[in-house]
Amino acid sequence: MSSPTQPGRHILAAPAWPYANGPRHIGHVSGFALPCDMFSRYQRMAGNQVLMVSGTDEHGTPIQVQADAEGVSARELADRYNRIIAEDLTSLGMSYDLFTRTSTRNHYAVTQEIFLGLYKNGYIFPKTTLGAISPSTGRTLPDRYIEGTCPICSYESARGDQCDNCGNQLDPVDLINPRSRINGETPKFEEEEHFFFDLPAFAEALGTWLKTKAGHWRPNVLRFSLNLLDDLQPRAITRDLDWGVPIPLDGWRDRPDKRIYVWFDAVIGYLSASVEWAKRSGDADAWRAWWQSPDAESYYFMGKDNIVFHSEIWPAMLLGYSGQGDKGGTPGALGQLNLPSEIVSSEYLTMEGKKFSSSRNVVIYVRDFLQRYDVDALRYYVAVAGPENQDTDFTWREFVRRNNDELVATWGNLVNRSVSFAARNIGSIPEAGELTPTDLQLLEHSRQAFGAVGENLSRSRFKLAIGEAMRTVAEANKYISEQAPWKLRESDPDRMRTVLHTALQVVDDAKTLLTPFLPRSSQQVFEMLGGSGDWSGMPEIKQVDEEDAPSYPVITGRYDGAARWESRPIRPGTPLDVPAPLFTKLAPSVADEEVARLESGDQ
RNA sequence: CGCGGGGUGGAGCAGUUCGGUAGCUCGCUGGGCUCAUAACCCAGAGGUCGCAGGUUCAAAUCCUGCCCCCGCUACCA
Repeated sequence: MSSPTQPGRHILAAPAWPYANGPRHIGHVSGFALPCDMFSRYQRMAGNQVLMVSGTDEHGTPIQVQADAEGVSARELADRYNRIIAEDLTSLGMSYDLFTRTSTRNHYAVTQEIFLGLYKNGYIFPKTTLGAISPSTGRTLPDRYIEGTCPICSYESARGDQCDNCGNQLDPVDLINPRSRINGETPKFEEEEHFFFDLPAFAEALGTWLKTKAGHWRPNVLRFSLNLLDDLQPRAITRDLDWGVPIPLDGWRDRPDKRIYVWFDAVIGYLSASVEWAKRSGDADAWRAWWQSPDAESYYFMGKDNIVFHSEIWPAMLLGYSGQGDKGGTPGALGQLNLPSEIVSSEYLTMEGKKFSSSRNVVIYVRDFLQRYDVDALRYYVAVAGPENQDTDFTWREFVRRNNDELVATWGNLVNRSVSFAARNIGSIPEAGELTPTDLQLLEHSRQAFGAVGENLSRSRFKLAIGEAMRTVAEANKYISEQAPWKLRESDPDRMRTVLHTALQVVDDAKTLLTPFLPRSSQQVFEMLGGSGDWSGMPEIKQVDEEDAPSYPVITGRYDGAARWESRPIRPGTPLDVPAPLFTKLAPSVADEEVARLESGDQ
């Protein structure tokens, strides 16, 4: 598909939007953020045109409730956590082209445009429903904030949407003695007019589309999604709330008490952020190459609880806006929009055997983690032991072990032993003499690894990918031990130079293979072997403005560094210094200290 | 209740589509090496593949039933 005039495929990398109600912990980022960054860094190195956009999801009742509890406005709360989350993600090295937020004017405009397009095509309709209202605030009280006695089994703490005891689906109106979980007051049930999204009108189109994905998507995502098609219901897309995107219809636009439901506007973020990125890049139409070109691709990364929004609801919205549901229609002003190419969902990370929970201190926040440990140590752990196909447990003991026995001992040590030996005995990258079959075989395996690791990365099979890369590293360690260049110093200096040249070539290859996973240390190895400038770029936070609106921070960056997905010949004669270690070995006591910290609640 | 995912040597995982001597990374034990952050290399021990039935010459893999964990559903990805 790529040609000299067409530099690579257009790939949209879309990691889920973190909800702006607190700092990120490592469970969050192991699901949506880091896998997407590894995928994106690889795709850029492979010569593709990657657009990676996301932002904080800031609307909805939970933000409002938390703001009320803290005595601040919803916007103040969102501002605070938007900045904190942006800092968390930047320090992880997340290579966003743009990380923005849902409270921008641009996002409001794009959300309203999608709403209108769906409305005009007949996929949004008004309906009167009986809704629960909090008497003290006048706002919608979502089902999950209501509890009462179950009318079926008499369980006293049944939730508005379901009884945890007997498992039956409930309607909050049916609860006996309903009360608000927020402040205990009795909700009022009132007739309210709301807009609904006609999800059933897309059952057929979604089914046709999903069936084309068989064999490509992870089976858990596909099976789950196909199954949902049997029971699609119209879904409310407005709420009684003042914090959110206004409804763009006459008679509704100026109402202070009606807003678009947060789930509807949040998924539109992928599109609005692409539009914002294009505006900031100077070409307002630049986003279209990723959303409208028939051969553009899009990959969405999220935790398993979010599958339904990405495999069902967002595709239905895109179909409806493009005029492709049961009711037909015409594309809206933005034009026809592409459906996702792939939904990559990860399972959950648990912490020392328990579910992450900030209130119970079962948590380690990204910023605290990175204050004490290397970002690449975390990225390595997530790649090699993350919840890719099943729930996995993060334990401090395992983290220390993976860091010491794998990252430090295998990769860090290969770099250290080869570069320092060459630096001490030669002072520069040596020329190779005649290569033996052993040398040639090692170099050939290293070159072949680019195919295997790249193939696995492009399919989001991170464990296999990093395992394959580390195999190359282990092979190089074995090669050095067998060739024993330290024995050749006196007896055969020419052979020693050839061995070191070969080893350093594989070190250079391995640093390229590991770049998507470990960009920080790969940059360091790049410089160790004589490189200068950016290898694989890092993100930064910039303050930006919108017309007539407050400025806000975004993550952006230049990721057009020297890194390419290929083996490149090292340059003999390049001066070498004895390097500082790439990674830090952790004392075994670290695991005990961290567990003690968890138990004491002192982060 | 339902739908989906998972349960494989001490730890973490792959293998299950299309049945055929149970594999990887690490730990452990023993040996070797010494360039390297006591790192590196070699060898070995260790598993009736959640449980119970069934099909088959043969089952981790297919069928039936059951148990446990997780998500959909909580401050939560």
